[in-house]
Amino acid sequence: MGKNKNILSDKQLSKKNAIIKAAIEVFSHNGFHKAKISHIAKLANVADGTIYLYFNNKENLLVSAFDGLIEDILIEMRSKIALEKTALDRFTKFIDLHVGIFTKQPAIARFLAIELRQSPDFYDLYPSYNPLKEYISYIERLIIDAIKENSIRSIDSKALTVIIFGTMDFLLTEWSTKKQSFSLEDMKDKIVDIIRWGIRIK
Amino acid sequence: MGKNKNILSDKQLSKKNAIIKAAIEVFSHNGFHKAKISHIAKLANVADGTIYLYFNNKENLLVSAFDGLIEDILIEMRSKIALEKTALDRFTKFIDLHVGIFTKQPAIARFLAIELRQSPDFYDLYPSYNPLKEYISYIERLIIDAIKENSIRSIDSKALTVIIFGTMDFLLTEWSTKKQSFSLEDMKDKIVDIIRWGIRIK
Amino acid sequence: MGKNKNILSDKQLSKKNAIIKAAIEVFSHNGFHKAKISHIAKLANVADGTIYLYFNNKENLLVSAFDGLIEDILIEMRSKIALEKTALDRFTKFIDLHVGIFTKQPAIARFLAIELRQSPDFYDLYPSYNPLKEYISYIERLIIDAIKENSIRSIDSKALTVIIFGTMDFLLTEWSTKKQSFSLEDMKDKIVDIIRWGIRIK
Amino acid sequence: MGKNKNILSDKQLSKKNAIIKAAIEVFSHNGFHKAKISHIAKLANVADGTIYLYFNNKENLLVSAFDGLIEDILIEMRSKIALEKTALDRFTKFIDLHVGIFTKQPAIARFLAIELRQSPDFYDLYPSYNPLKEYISYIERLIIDAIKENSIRSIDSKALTVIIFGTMDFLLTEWSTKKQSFSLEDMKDKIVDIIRWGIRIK
DNA sequence: GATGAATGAGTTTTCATTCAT
DNA sequence: GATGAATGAAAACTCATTCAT
Repeated sequence: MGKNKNILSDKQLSKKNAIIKAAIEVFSHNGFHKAKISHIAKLANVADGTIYLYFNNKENLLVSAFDGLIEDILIEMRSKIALEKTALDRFTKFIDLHVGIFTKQPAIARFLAIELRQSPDFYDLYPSYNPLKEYISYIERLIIDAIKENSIRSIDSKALTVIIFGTMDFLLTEWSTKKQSFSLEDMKDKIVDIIRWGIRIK
Repeated sequence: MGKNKNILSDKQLSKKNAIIKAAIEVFSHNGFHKAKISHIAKLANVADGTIYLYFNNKENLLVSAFDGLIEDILIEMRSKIALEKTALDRFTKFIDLHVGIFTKQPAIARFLAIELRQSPDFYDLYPSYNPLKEYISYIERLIIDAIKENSIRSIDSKALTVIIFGTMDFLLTEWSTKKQSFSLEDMKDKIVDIIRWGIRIK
Repeated sequence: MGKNKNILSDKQLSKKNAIIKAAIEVFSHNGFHKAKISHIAKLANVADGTIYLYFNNKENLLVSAFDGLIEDILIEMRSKIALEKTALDRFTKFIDLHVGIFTKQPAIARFLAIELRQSPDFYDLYPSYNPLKEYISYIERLIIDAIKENSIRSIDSKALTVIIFGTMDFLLTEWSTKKQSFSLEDMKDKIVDIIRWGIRIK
Repeated sequence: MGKNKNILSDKQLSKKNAIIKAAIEVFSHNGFHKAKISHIAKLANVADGTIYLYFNNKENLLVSAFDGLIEDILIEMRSKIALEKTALDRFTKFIDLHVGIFTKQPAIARFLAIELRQSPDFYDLYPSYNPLKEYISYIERLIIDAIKENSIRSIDSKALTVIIFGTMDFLLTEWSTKKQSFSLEDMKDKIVDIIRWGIRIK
């Protein structure tokens, strides 16, 4: 929103969105390298060349699709999480939402968990930027708040962020690649329990 | 494991190993798609065509390289872990070794954390096989043992496996992509503390 | 010359001229193949599509631009040359004007000397027409007159035309490509001297 | 000859030459931009990709073809011209050879006169190098020698070079584009006469 | 078995041209 | 007439794979 230098008409915007939607679909199913621009174009009901009116190249289309996705997800999360009173509740809510979103949209889960990393030099191209940064730093802020609020003990926020994001990411990957063969909700609850109470005998 | 149909002479075996070694090197540095067979061949000091005497295709070379790697790592781990007496010690040792191995060989860390996933349809082609499966199931067995031994509480072993592997995987990815800018050892200790004791106020 | 089938209003004519002017500019700087219609349109302050209301295609635009240019140049030359009394003076004046025009407008020199030839099949498409024909035949007529007037000896007019045009053309090309590094005027005087007196020892 | 870093086998050399020959043929008939690599490959009886084993890209193929051509022509010229005793004879011989070579190989004449200039940024890419330089400086040296030998009067050698090369170049262009409709030999004699004696009445 | 020259399928991207508004 | 968004044909180039030597 407001990222484009040129103002786009409603019609153009919807065309751009159609392309992004198609791109996520195709990237999710085929991965970056096997995804063909012509396939995305067909799915979006536009000509191949039209894609290049809105995006500089294939790589840029992937990044744009990703950016829009993360932004949308964060907007949705922020508004829902804001309703929670305590930091711990917000943190718990975040995990619920994270799981919920991807349960409803497995293609997006797959896209974020796997295909995104297939972009050439994804990490090399964005060494400091790291496109997931915003999402990750959002997690860290929730953790810091919860510590301040004294609802979780004073642990290293970065360490917990790594645990939360890494666990979620891999959980999603497993669930995606195993064709949703297990209950994401169940698994989530068990994981939250472990992170909450630890593994030690009381 | 009877993987090779034909018995290979020592000379051939060393040639095959040279290719695998070169493949890991090149895949690690360039990723699957940007890695060139000719580059691997040059590094292994063989002709391009020779690679096809030992491997069916590029994909197969990746998988073979990966298999060999995981196997080597597990062999090393098993022998060292066997010396530990309790399951909990073995589990702790595993995490130490996991971090230690990748600290010493960042290229391999990068290979496993990132490049491996760039294989086209990696997960689709090997849905049941899942190349990480052996490694992951090794973790799960360690956990089950520790529970039996009553040194950790009776939690869902799959859930903890997801936490352990996911956290480790993401930690590695971050460390690799951020050019080893933070201490892996330090972070590991903090993470282990959280997983051991949980995040709740005592 | 009745080139345009439809009568154009003044407004349209100025629009057409603006396009031609922009076309010469862009063709001169980028050459035929690298010149973009959209660039010409922007420079002429019209929409891309508008160009196709006045010209059939890119090739046609080049030819039209060229035609206009040659016509303008010849009109200017004729009026100035008409003031000279003898054929030899007219001939000398022509060479002066030729050099003068391109000295003042190097982009046009470049256009005529180099870019014009980059049109696909320029010579195949217009075998008899030869777009330079008018300009060249003007030279030849000046020569024939000078011979009749007995101010130059009775030589083959076509041969001298080839010498004059070829020498001028190459001189221009050299001067254009060498970024005007030498004095066109100086060189012209030396060339005229040689053509006038020959190379033989007296 | 000896330009390539890697030594090529006879077989490879003949393949490379076949490609160059085909390239000159195709470039001559279609011009640089309309010439298709696939067409050149077909004519040379090799696969498209094979061309890229010997040349970096299309532009490079054009330049290589050109270089080889000029070199071959100069070698032939030098050996034949060396037999002439006086500088003036050598100079005259040069013009004879120049015309003779292109009379026998019109495609090459066309290539050098027209298509060569269609390479993108031909002059911009080789501002100082100017690939025709060697040929042109050869002409200039012949002229300087003739002046020293006192067989032509002491004129500006650069100016005469421009006249000779420019005239020859345009003569060739005319002859090529007009499908050899006039006698090159005849025209040459007339031109030489004019340059020798000048245009003035004795 | 080993070689590496040769192959040719495959895909992004450009941009002249069109046509609905 | 004018616009400019949309079109889609076209082609250079790469590189995994093959196979004659």
